[in-house]
Amino acid sequence: MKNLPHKTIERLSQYRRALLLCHAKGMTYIYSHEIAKIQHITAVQVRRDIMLIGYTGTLRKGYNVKELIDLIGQIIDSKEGINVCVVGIGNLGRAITNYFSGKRTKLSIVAVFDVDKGKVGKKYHGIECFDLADMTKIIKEKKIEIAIMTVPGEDAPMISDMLVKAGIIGMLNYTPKPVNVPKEVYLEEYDMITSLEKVAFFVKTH
Amino acid sequence: MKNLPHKTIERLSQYRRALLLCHAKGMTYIYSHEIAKIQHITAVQVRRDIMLIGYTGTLRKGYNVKELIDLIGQIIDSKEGINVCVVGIGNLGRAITNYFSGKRTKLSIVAVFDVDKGKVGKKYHGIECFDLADMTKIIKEKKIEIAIMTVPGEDAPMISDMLVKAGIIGMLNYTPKPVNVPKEVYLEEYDMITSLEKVAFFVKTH
DNA sequence: AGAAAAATGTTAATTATTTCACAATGTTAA
DNA sequence: TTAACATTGTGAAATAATTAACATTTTTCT
Repeated sequence: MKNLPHKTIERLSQYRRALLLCHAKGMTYIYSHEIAKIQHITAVQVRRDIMLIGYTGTLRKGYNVKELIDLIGQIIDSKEGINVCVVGIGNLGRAITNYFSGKRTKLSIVAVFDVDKGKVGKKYHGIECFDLADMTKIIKEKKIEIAIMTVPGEDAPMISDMLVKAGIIGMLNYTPKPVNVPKEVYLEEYDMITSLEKVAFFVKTH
Repeated sequence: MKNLPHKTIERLSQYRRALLLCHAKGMTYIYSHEIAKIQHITAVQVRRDIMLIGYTGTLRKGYNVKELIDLIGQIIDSKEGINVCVVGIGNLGRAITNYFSGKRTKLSIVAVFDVDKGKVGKKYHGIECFDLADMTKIIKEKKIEIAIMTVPGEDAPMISDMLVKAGIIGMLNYTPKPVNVPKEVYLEEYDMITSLEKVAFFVKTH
């Protein structure tokens, strides 16, 4: 159970998202091939992932939706809950803040930061915006462990350094500029241009 | 040259992004280990990717930045250029539109769509917003081949179907709801919650 | 000139991920 | 009751991606 493949973790998160919708619709059982269909993958892969987390379905009935949701939660959610901040409350920052609000109990956005004094003090989806200058203090006070960076690319390296010094242990970088963090900090970077270029490449090759 | 690995395509896009910055700074040559450092990968991987596209560096001098940028462009950009639209001009749609404007010559966002009549007719970063009801017509008129969906999750399946019927051949789905498209359409899905959950999981396991 | 150093290019090995193939077994229908 | 069917669970095979190892070459230094 301890050494789950990277890809399995990603998929578990996605399975849960899909399962929550199924649960909301009143489904109590689901087959591996139904999950597979939703996620555009194979049923074998779903079964294998579920096998890896030690859950067992019912033959000919599939998996109990509620039980599977709970088990995935036990695996991928941390017990205590994690506090998250968003740095840069432009369009992307607001999109993310909006998107998360009230979605997960174990991951909470507890602060947003910006340099713009016009934004400081305002609330975004119920979350207060603080001055970037106070970031270190607030991160410590609120015990924030993960930061989502949505600032302009040119500011990313400097802000990344500030975040690391403030004690962040995980970072999600949505700026177009890769940043360097010490190896103790888990970093995930995503660039929309790369995704679009990938789509543009692969539409032409089939 | 034709069967480049998926991952290599992604990295080439990222190398180009980094190389463009280096070029802007006046660098003419770059070593594989310098690119590797920026992208948080190994120098071997960089050299292998570059080998796969058939480029050859200069021993002890590294790669010519300008030449490499151009070659990557020849590989991953389509010759004629591709028109792209953004569907849903909320925070995320605006972030993407902003982000792209004037960045690439071969990929252009030529239209944005929304249901909100208050947005229709307005311009977002120079791109006109059209009524969702006219989407099919505009996609054909403007020869749009790729769509970026940034609508609320519940609208995603219906809009995805409309896009497919309108003749889209590539789709980037940023909604939290997976959609189904025929196999001729290349689909890429990305969910920020999955990324954040992944970070949350891996910060706890090292 | 010769040796040492620092790069690239590439084959081979390794590791990670996915898929195949099929045994096991509960369910349905005749 | 029995046969046909549909589904899970999983070892083994196949495929994909990364890394190691090293030959080669240019540059620099003595």
